[in-house]
Amino acid sequence: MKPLHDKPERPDPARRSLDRLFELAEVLGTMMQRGMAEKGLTTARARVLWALFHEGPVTQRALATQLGVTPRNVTGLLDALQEDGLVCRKAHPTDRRATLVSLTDKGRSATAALRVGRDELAALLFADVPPDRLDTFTATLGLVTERLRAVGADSPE
Amino acid sequence: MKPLHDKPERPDPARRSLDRLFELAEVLGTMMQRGMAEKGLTTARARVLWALFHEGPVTQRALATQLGVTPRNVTGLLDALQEDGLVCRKAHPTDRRATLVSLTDKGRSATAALRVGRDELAALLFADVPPDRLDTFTATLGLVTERLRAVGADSPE
DNA sequence: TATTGTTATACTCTATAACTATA
DNA sequence: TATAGTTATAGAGTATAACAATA
Repeated sequence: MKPLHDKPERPDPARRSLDRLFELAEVLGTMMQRGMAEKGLTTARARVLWALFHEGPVTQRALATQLGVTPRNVTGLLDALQEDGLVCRKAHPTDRRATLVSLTDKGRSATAALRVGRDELAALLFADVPPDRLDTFTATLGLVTERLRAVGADSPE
Repeated sequence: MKPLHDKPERPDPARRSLDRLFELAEVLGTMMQRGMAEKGLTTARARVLWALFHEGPVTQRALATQLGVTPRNVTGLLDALQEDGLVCRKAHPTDRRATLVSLTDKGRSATAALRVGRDELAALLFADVPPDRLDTFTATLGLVTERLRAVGADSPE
C-alpha cells in the first residue's frame, strides 16, 4: 500500500492499538491468576465472589445468568466455595425450589482483600500517568468497550 | 476521605481506569473466544498457531517456554492441531530427541485469517477515535504493560 | 547426568442432557 | 407445564510425576 522506503515496519495504528490491548489483557490475566492462586482462588470463583459482593444474596439461577454460565457450572463453583467457607446457601423464603446464596464473613473479607489488592495495583500502574492523560485513557477504554459490545450484539449468538 | 457531599459515587481515577481495563479484557476475551469457536479453534490452540506463525519451525520445548505452559500441555495442543491438519511435526535434523513443529498451508491460511479478522475488528473499534487520541491510548497501553511486567518480575514466581 | 517428548493421573472450568422437587 | 437445582457424562486446558530415547 505504502512505499516500502517509508518505515516498512510501521503497522496500521488501529492494528497496533488492538495488538497492544491483547498483549495487556494477556499479561493482566496471567498476573491476576497468579495473584489469586496465592489466595487459593481461581478466576471463575473470584467472579462468583465479586458478583455476590455487589449483588447481595441471589438465587443460583440469577447468578448463572449474570455470570453467563450454565446453572450446573454455578453448582460446582459454589460447592468449592462453600467447602472453603466463603459462601453459604440458605433456603429461599417463599420458593422452596430455589436457593439463596450469600457471602460468609470470611467470603466478604476475602473479596474486600481482592478489592484492596486491585487498588494497590492500580496505584502502581498509573502512578506515572498524568491525570488528564489518565482521564483520556479511561474514557477511551469505555468507548472501546461500548463499541465492542455493540459489535458483539450484531451477531446474535 | 473526601467530604460526602462531593460526588460520593466518584471513585479514585486509577481504580476506575483499572476496573474499566478489566471489564474490557473480559468482554474482549469472551468475544474472541466466540469468534474462534466458529472457526473450530480455542484460545490455547490459537496461541500455538500465532507463535508458529511468527517464530517459524520450533521445537516443542521452545514452544512450551514461549507459551508459558508445560511440555505436556504442548503435546496435547499439538495433537489436536495436527488432527485438524493445521500443524505438522518433523524430525529435528541433528537432535533425534527433538521434534520440529511448523504450520501446514492450511494452518498458515487459518492464522492469516485470524490476523485479518483482528484488523477488521480494530478498524471497527477505533473508527471514531481521533489519531492523536489513539496514539496516546496506544502509548499508555504500552506503558501500563511494561509497568505490569515490572511488577510481576518483582515477585519471582 | 541432563534433556526431549511422552504416558499416567488428577484437578478446574465448561457444556448438554436427564432427573427431582417444587411452582 | 415450566422452573430451580442436581446427578451423570464429556471435553478442553492445565499441572506434576514417572519413563523412554537420546544427548
